[in-house]
Amino acid sequence: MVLHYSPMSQSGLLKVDKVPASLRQQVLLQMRDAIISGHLLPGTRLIERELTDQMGVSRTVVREALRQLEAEHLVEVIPNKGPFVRQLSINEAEDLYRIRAVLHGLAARMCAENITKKHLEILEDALELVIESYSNSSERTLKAKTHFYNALYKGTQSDSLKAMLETLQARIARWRTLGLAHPNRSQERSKESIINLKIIIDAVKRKDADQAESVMFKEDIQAGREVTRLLNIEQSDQKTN
Amino acid sequence: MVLHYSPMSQSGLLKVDKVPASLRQQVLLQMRDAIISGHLLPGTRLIERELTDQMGVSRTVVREALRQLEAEHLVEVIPNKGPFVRQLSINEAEDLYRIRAVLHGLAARMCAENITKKHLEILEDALELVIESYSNSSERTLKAKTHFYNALYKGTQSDSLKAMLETLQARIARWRTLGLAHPNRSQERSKESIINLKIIIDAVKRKDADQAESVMFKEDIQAGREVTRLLNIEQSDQKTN
DNA sequence: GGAGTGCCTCTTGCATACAATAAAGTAATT
DNA sequence: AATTACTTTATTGTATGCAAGAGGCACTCC
Repeated sequence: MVLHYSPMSQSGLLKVDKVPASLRQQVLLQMRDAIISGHLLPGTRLIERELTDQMGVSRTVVREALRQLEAEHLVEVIPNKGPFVRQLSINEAEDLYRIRAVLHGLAARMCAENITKKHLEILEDALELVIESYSNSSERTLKAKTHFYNALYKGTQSDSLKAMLETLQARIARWRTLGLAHPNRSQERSKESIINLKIIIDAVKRKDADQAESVMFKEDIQAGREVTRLLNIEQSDQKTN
Repeated sequence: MVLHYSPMSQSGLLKVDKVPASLRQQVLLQMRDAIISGHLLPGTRLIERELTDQMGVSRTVVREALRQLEAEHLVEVIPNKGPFVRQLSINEAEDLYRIRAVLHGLAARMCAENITKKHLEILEDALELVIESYSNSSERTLKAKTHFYNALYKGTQSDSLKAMLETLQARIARWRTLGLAHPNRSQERSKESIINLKIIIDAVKRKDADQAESVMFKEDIQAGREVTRLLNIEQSDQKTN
């Protein structure tokens, strides 16, 4: 199970299997994924013993992963009580969408400034996938959009911004699925969204940083509005039940 | 050392001392502080054994704190080698200052929208302290400005934004001290900075969100420029040595 | 019957012990 | 003298063990 980087691999030949990440890393990824994907629902209590049994690792490893997820705001640890999958209020969702809007605006701007030919192509391909996905399941749309955003982040050439946006997206992942899968989702939004993304890419291509930023910002604000609209419907539905 | 909340304390009598934070929390705070304040310089290797000895706690506690600091991007952990205080490139500094600019812009806007009378007063007092501090040491200025920013964050009424900005500030703390303490620091910047902050508060008071945001943004961009200017001087100085 | 009290169990908080890796030094061979 | 293989040591990665806190349950006492 132990792998080494071959010292002769400068040529790219003789590449070795990726070294398996440390247990901690694997556990971290797995748990983060379980939260993002909704396999672990918000509010769920995370009992260390159960996690260790399930994953076959020691408590140490699990606990360290939990600390990291806590710092990412994906889990909340109540002293002497333990960790829970973090549950967010509507207010928090609104705030996070606003934050995402300004950061995405900056990302679009930096893309326009810095993007390379190669990354632009990837971004354009990603847009195609998004457009296709809209006629498919909302799950596919979510994936395609995520892929598009990631391409955008890469294009900024800023690891800091990329990392920040990734953790931010993780935090609002549950709402993003809601926004795309909700039965009351507005059809208008979908069309609008695609148009916006097209404009953004066009602006990036023309190196029009101002437009890229402002349209990306607007797109996100509208996405946020849509989600809060749906959340409010949810809530009033629950009251009438 | 074990404390209980008295069941008879409805009256507020018999209040009990605040329970001391968990060891982990204490260690986390202490280490974060050591990094932010520069007591632990960037690039320093953090050997777990040394940390445990120094703080008189077990490795478990130290390691969990390190994981959290890793998630905050304050330390970098090299697999099988261990943690180091993260060292940032000039490019990264520029990116982080741009990110801070848009987030501070949003913060100023949200302050204008949401601030309460009480918080506004705190903010105004904080500005006074900043103005006074400029005739004092750069250390005091840093503290006063940090205090001002914290008041701003409180005023937004958004815990998410507040938390994000606080960790961001921690990341650039080293450069902030540089920006304020550098012998080549421009005098103009100091004056400009104060003027900007005054305008921002005024805008917040008038609930002029647009102006609050744009001036705050501009202020931060200029602060960023100043720091990168100084960093470049540093670098060319080192080359000529 | 109900409020309170003590006990019991489950879980976390913290510490220690053991295994694996990396790096540096050392000796042996050419 | 240089290179290689081996040994040693310092440090991280992982597992386990022990103590302390929280919550539930039954029992007691009124």
